[in-house]
Amino acid sequence: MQIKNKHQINHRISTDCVIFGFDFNQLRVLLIERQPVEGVPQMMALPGDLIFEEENLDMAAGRVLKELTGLEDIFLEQVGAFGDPNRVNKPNDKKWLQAVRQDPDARVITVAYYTLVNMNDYEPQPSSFAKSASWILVDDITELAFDHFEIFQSALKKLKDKINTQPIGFNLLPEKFTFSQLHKLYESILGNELDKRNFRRKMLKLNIVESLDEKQEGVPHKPSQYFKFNEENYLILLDKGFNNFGF
Amino acid sequence: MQIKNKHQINHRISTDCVIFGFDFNQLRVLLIERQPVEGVPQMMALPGDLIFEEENLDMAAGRVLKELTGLEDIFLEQVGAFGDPNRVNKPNDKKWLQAVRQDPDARVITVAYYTLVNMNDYEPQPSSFAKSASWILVDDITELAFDHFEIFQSALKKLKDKINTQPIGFNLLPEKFTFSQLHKLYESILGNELDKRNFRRKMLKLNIVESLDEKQEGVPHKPSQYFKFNEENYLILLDKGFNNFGF
DNA sequence: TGCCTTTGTGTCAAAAGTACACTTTGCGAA
DNA sequence: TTCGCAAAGTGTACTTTTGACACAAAGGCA
Repeated sequence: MQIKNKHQINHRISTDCVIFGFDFNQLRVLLIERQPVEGVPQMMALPGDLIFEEENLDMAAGRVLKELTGLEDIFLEQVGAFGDPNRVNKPNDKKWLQAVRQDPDARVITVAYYTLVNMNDYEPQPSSFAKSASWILVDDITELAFDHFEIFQSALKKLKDKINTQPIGFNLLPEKFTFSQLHKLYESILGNELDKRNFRRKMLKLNIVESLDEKQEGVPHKPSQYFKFNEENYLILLDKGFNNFGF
Repeated sequence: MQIKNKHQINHRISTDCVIFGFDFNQLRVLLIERQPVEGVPQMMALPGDLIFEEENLDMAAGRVLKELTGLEDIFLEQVGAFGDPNRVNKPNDKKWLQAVRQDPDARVITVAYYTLVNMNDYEPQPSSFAKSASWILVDDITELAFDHFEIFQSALKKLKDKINTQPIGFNLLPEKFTFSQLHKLYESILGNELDKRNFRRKMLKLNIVESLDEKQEGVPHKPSQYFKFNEENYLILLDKGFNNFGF
């Protein structure tokens, strides 16, 4: 193929995933360490990979998620496309690409996705694109490789917006959970405190959680009732969302 | 450059724009007719173009918008990336690409944007990528080239969501406008009726419109007061948005 | 038995939402 | 000149939602 004019430029497409998890106390993101390269300080990055020829974008993101976590068929939502020509401008990122990629100067556009998973369902696996993976507290993420910090921030903002229009938690919590855990989850996504009684009242009105006949055991305080999501109502609400500017 | 493995596939990146306008009565989208090709029935499409090497994604979308409408420096928001390998599967789309593109089988990923413009500010220009352009009623759009219909639907959904969290109208209406026009605008975006008195009350409480000392003239009914946006408050609200699930 | 920790619950006042109908203004036609 | 038409503009009563706030109950442990 011949490059005839400036329209005819080709690009690589990659996908990066912001995988959120919840440890019952704080929100975390699954980050990887890139393959080590001599002379390049280690830096954390979002898991991601170039997409294959026969894949669509969603499939590529699903593959990255599966390879890293083993999880399949779960909620994955697009954050957007990121693709500055100067996306790779940190010297260490350049060095890393030169060591690892065959065509280190090729322009790359990445399509980012985010997802919410239950941290306890599996152990992160090292994979073809990651030396190791670990759950990092959202509040501790200050710098990432390439433009991944910007992507992470967009994903977090999307998650915060989502909480106002859709139920959240189904994928982040185990099957049975306590109201405090749900409460904590909302607080850690939003980053501020929520009144306990008001939270409970609002949540119950949504009709998506229901009480089980089971209590916590062995805790040195009043044991909490367990709850589960009512999947049917949850899905209905996911679908129609809840408006409230209110027209 | 050599293609060594399936990761190394290159793609074309294009951008497509969903340009919304408002004719004081209904919502419209600026669509183009593709360059005519012998044997391919005309079909409308979103304006768009392949991106240039030195451009980032936002710049490319801005360029398409400017070339078509002359408008610059206005709100453009990303809808997302679309890129099925089978994106181009209608026979007429294939024929068209074969006639027009040098490499008609190259896989194309498109990054879509939407924007809101005041229809009266300019005349759409034919341009390098469009034989002609015209404003089509949102309700009349039933079929578009490639996957543009899907893109259009995503953009419209984004616009509807936006209306619940941010003020809308600044770019869609002229500098002075009547309350009914604003009201109609909201109704045509949302696709349903809104109570006149309640709409006015809510809108006024936002504090983003203010009454001018000027009335409509020459209308065969009670003349309407003109209003304008209070740009300062509008921008503040744009920035912080309004939540209302209410945590 | 007393202490510590977390759960779980109710009320009241303020704000917001919803539903609803009649008067006003200006033009134009009879 | 007056009558009719069409759209503008305005208020109220009722219901629902929000937001602020404090204390008793349960269970482990020392």
